Amino acid sequence: MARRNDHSRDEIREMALAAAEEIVASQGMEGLSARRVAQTIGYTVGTLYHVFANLDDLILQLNGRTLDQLHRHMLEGVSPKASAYTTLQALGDRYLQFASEETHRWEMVFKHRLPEDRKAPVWLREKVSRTFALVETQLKSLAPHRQAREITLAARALWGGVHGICILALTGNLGIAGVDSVAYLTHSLMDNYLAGFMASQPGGPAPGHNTTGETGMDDANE
Amino acid sequence: MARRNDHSRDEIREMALAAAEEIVASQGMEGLSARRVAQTIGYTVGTLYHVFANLDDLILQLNGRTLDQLHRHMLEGVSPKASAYTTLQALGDRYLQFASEETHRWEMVFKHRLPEDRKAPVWLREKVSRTFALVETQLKSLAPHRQAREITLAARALWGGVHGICILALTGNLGIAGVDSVAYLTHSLMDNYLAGFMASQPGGPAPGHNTTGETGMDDANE
DNA sequence: ACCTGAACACCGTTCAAGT
DNA sequence: ACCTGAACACCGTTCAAGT
Repeated sequence: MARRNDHSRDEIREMALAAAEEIVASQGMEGLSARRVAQTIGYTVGTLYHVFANLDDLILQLNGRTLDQLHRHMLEGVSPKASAYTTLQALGDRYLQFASEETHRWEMVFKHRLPEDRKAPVWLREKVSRTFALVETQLKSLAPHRQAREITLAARALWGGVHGICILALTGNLGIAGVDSVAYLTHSLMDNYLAGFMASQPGGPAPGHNTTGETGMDDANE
Repeated sequence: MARRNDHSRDEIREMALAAAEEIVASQGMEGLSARRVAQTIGYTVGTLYHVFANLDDLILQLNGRTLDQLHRHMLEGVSPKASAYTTLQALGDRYLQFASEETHRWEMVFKHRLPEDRKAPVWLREKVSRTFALVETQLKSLAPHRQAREITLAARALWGGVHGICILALTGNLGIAGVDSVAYLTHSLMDNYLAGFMASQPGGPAPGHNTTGETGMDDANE
């Protein structure tokens, strides 16, 4: 047939990504195949391989888009006037909200594996760490006396934790159902972690004692 | 050929599971296929379908084995004389150790999806919750004044958190390498979470109202 | 230059037919 | 009764050949 110049290379690329996005969103990553994408956009499989190196390449692009949307979604949840503590909770809530609304696409970001330990490209890993940077910023203003290294590690521990609750819950491995229950768990994790983080001595691995029993997080802004 | 009665049904089943285990351990779940398992044990694909309902069935059995081994591995790390706090740390370390040594098999437990929201069988979900029960027991002895419901939720939040750090780290999404770094993060999470959990008032800021008056929670302790 | 269509080496799953 | 082998409907990927 050779439907020449019906669409430019970039247009085909865009159509393919949009089609793949739709397929994953509605049927999960198991429903995604090169042939199905090609069929959806009205081209042959061969054409897809002129635009993408292979299916993994297409998936990486897709995951990049998803991470962009996740990042935007999280940013939309923070207001500049809010305290660091409130902002952290909001970030957690928005993360959970995105994960529960866009479960299939969010899942693919963390489930997709490159063959034989080929690692993800830098531009994609940067989109992931951008999310952690959001948390780091808030932790820094919450605990200005802490060293940069401690902040970085705390952000990873805290956000890894939130991620773990989300993924176990959304895949049915926590024995709970409903976003509210998951939100209760992420709040519990964040509240208690932050309480411990604020009370403990900088640099010391030992958990400190909080004799008041009141965490008093709310007035710890900027 | 019809190599009748070379092996019993149970023997074939065992051989198939062992072969599949080996394949997943060395090449990850992407390397697993019915045809490859059949070839490894010297039978035809058809035979596999006389012993397992389908490939998902085989994978579920495999995941059951992995969860058994994980549970055993965690139990081996606790000594009855140790404090609840020490025991919790040990459980976390053993969990991480198993995940980092048996990454492919551990990953498959949480990555495998049944088609179209068919949910995992009860016997498998029980193997998962058994792990949480281990954590619950220690949390209970650490905070005897807490209600059973709080303990249950805390165990899920804490263990979900540990799981999240492990999975992000082992899939290269935390930007760190080496088991030691991951251990530092899980320790940080557990230390700070437990510190916050111990210091805060029981029955804290729980969202969600119960208008029915029916708590449905088993406060019948023992 | 752009796109096709057929080919290759794989899949999961089924089932009539052989021993 | 037990197992095979071929079949069906799919895969990802490549590439000579058409327009």
